Amino acid sequence: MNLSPEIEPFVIHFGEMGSHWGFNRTVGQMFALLVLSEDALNADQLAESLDVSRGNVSMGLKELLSWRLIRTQPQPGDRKDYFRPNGSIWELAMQVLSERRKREVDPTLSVLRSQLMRVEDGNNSFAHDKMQEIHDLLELFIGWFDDIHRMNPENLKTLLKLGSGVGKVLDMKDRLLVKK
Amino acid sequence: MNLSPEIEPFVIHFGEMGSHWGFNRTVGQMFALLVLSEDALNADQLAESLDVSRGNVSMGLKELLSWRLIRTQPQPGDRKDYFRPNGSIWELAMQVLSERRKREVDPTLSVLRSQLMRVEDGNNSFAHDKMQEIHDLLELFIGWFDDIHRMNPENLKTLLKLGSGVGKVLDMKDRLLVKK
DNA sequence: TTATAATTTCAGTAATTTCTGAAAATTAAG
DNA sequence: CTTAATTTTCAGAAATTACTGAAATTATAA
Repeated sequence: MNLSPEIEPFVIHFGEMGSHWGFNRTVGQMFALLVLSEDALNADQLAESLDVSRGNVSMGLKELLSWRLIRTQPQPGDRKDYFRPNGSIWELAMQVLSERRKREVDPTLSVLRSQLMRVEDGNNSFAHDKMQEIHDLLELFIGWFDDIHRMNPENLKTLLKLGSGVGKVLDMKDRLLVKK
Repeated sequence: MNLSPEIEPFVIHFGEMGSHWGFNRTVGQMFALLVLSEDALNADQLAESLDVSRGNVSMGLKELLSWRLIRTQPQPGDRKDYFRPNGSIWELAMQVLSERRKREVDPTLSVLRSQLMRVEDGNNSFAHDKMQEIHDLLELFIGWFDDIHRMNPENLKTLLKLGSGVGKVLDMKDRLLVKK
């Protein structure tokens, strides 16, 4: 690997973490490198910097594009494709979260739905009830996430900072409303 | 695999999803099966039901215990260890989230911190700024999560249901306070 | 067109992860 | 203690996933 000591540890770490976030080591490293690079990079530069094959980079780029985490940026006077992160750190984080939701939570919900449909199964079995509980929790979560996702970043950040403080605000609201 | 058709699809699915949640197929299936089982199960029952080796089950149990997702429950008149989920669906979900935070977010933060410390690196480089941004976002997230985590489930559920509605409540609060 | 540059594909190989099953260790009863 | 039941460990095998590099494809310029 051929990276400055300033960024190498993070790029390597992100490669290792990659699997947790749903992609492999190379894809994780590519993404980290692109995020930390001021200028857009082409496939050869990525392969050279990370010391992996050209083919591997090509597959990784496809993957990152399918996650909408990067986009191409044409460079005047160069026919190569150049790639950059597709938005701010905040937007990228949001994008990872919604992509994971789509790839992990949605399929689980769909399995649960079809199981809960099956009338034959004793509808009040313990297992049925548990699946219903998981189903309801996932739906609650998805509804919340969709909702949150539409908020503008500034309000959302404020909300994050508040943390459980919202609880207090909600209490206050109730008290104020009761008094009319 | 030797399971009732009522639960088999979910157990299989949860095994496949397992890797996304940080464990392997067998561990995922074991967990799903334990959650859907009214009675506690011993290692032999798990191996038999899921059609995997005894050794594999032993390793899986260790893993689930380390995640604090299951616990043993002594059965009178049987020296075997019996296992059950360690809490309600809600508690288990919370447990997965905080364990993942500990295993995934914390190490990333620690790498970022040590990189941001290094004074030699041009402190205002593009990469430095980006790492700072990621660092700050992760800290914000962790603070929020810790905070949220301490709330009681009922309030938390209310909050989830509200979704972006909190935004409106916050606005209202401001308006009410300004008016005094 | 034709030549050249750039990218993608994919069969084969390498690396990693998971799983088995028998042996070792542990626990508890007699 | 001794014995039997239970659990854990771990070397090797199996399964899965990732990677390479050369050939095929696509895109661009001359």
